[in-house]
Amino acid sequence: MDAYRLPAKLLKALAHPVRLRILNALREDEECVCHLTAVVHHRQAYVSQQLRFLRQAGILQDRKDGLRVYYRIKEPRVFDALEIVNALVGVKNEIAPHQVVAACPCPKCETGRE
Amino acid sequence: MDAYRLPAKLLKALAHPVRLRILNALREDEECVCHLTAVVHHRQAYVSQQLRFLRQAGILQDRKDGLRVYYRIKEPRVFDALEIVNALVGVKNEIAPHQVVAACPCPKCETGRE
DNA sequence: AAATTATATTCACAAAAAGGAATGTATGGG
DNA sequence: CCCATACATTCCTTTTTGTGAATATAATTT
Repeated sequence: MDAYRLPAKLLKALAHPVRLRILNALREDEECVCHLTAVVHHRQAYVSQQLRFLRQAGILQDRKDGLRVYYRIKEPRVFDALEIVNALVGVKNEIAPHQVVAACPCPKCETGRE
Repeated sequence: MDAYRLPAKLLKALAHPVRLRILNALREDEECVCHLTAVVHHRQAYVSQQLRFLRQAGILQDRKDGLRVYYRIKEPRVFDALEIVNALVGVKNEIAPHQVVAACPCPKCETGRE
């Protein structure tokens, strides 16, 4: 009977400023935790918590490569939903093309600095 | 800087099973609180609370007519977002065409019973 | 004006989420 | 094997949300 429980759960996973920020950083490509930590300006442990939340909600997927863990969008359709929501509240999320972050030692940021 | 606060707030308003249920009951037309109360199987006071939540989030709009208050969707685009979310979690919300409810004394249900 | 009906609000408490701090784990390098 | 690095988890506290119960308000009828 309760066909509203699952969508509500997914929506709750999205209903958080930091998690939205993380998702936006993952729009175009996967990123390592290290990079996301630098981008959202929060402690690594905190970012890990939010990543787990998004992963458990089925929105993200992770991939291990050596020391680093790369997160990527598992369900790109969330962005379609988010765009509607953004339009509704009159917000425009610009898609930044992999912001190179000084505080991030990951390969992607390294090559960006060279 | 925080372009994520507003969308997060709207998403939070949607991230609740009962509120989703209410919204679905309002897909095609406005309904009185009395009717919504009967449809979602909750006490009237509780439904009023959720209605206020949705109204304050800018999703619903109300109209007073005598003793009754009719609620209607103010932002139909939420359904576009919700449909994507539903598809994502594999749920299909059937649109019931104004379910006539025995417990509801509103004009719309009255004429339905005649 | 009193009673009735439809809806809203307020209070109180339980439950859950948010967020901080400390610590654990795993991989890779010396 | 020890250490450093990248990430995850656990514990704890604060804040927010959920929900029930009681009560208030406002229009309508008698």
